[in-house]
Amino acid sequence: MTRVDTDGPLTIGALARATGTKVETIRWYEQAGLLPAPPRTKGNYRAYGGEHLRRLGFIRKSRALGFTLEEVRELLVLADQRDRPCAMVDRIARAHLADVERKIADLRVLGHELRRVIGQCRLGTISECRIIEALSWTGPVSSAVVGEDAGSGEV
Amino acid sequence: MTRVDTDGPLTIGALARATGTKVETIRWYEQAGLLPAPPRTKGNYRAYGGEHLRRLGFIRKSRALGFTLEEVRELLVLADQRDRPCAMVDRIARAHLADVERKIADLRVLGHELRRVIGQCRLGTISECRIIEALSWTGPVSSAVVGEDAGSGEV
DNA sequence: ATGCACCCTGTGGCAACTAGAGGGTCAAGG
DNA sequence: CCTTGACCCTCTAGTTGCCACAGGGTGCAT
Repeated sequence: MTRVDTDGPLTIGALARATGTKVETIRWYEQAGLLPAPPRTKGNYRAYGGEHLRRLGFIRKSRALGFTLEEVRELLVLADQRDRPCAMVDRIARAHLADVERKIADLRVLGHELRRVIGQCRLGTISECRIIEALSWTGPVSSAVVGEDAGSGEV
Repeated sequence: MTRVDTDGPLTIGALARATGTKVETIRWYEQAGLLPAPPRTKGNYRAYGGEHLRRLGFIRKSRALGFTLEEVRELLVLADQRDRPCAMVDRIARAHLADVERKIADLRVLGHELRRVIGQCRLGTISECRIIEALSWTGPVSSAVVGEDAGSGEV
């Protein structure tokens, strides 16, 4: 499908430029087991091929879509099993979408709360400041605001 | 205005329960300079008073509204200068709101992209999977998707 | 031969905590 | 008096996803 191998081996810097990744990040992906360790030149430089370019591209695009590295790892494993059903891929993507939507909802609540608080500021002195007042102590923080770890009151 | 000091000193655990914070988190706030180090009992236990309770409450509420610790630090300093204008407080809150709104926008773009990608999945085998395909290499990752570090192409 | 850009490994740092090891303290019960 | 168990102490390391050195080695051009 894709012919990139014609370029010959890439140094880590060239790969970095080609994918818009920092060199350290590439090395870190290798260390984290996401990008396979490439062969080395006689001078011990990493020599990447088209396969690495594609794989790193996959990783970067997935990350840009907000998948965690753990999810990317799963997706990479799946992407290699080309003759198996892709229901699992669909599941991961949908779970991630749900996550994104939950975050949006949380941030919206936050935004409303902030706007409410800001709207009350009369720009007087701090002792009359409604923002400071709104932030002040009113009992255990209601988890309704954060949305994380909601529901359980156990300590 | 508020009378909480009547309860006498609190142990760190009691303070934790009262504010819905983990004990380790409280110690960490102290270490980070957000919560002043309280006096100790003869057995070297931290003994908190109403002032600490209020201050920790302020911190938790600010955090719940998504302020970073750095912002909380600024807000705390400001909250203590009760006779100065609160324009600065307003500025911090507005900046934070702008941040929240930017994050929402980014996540929305992400969500659209994900829905698009997911919508193409025919649940066949992975070799035909449109999700995997969509994630595959198409050149340097467009920063339009992420919204962070947009604009500059310098390396 | 010498400069410079690039590469190597290894370590430490960022936010904002969380979890654990390995101990000390305190109040109650037997 | 002694033990039990819940609590507290400090210190360290881990989490996620990288970024930024330090202190070297390599490759190529001049």
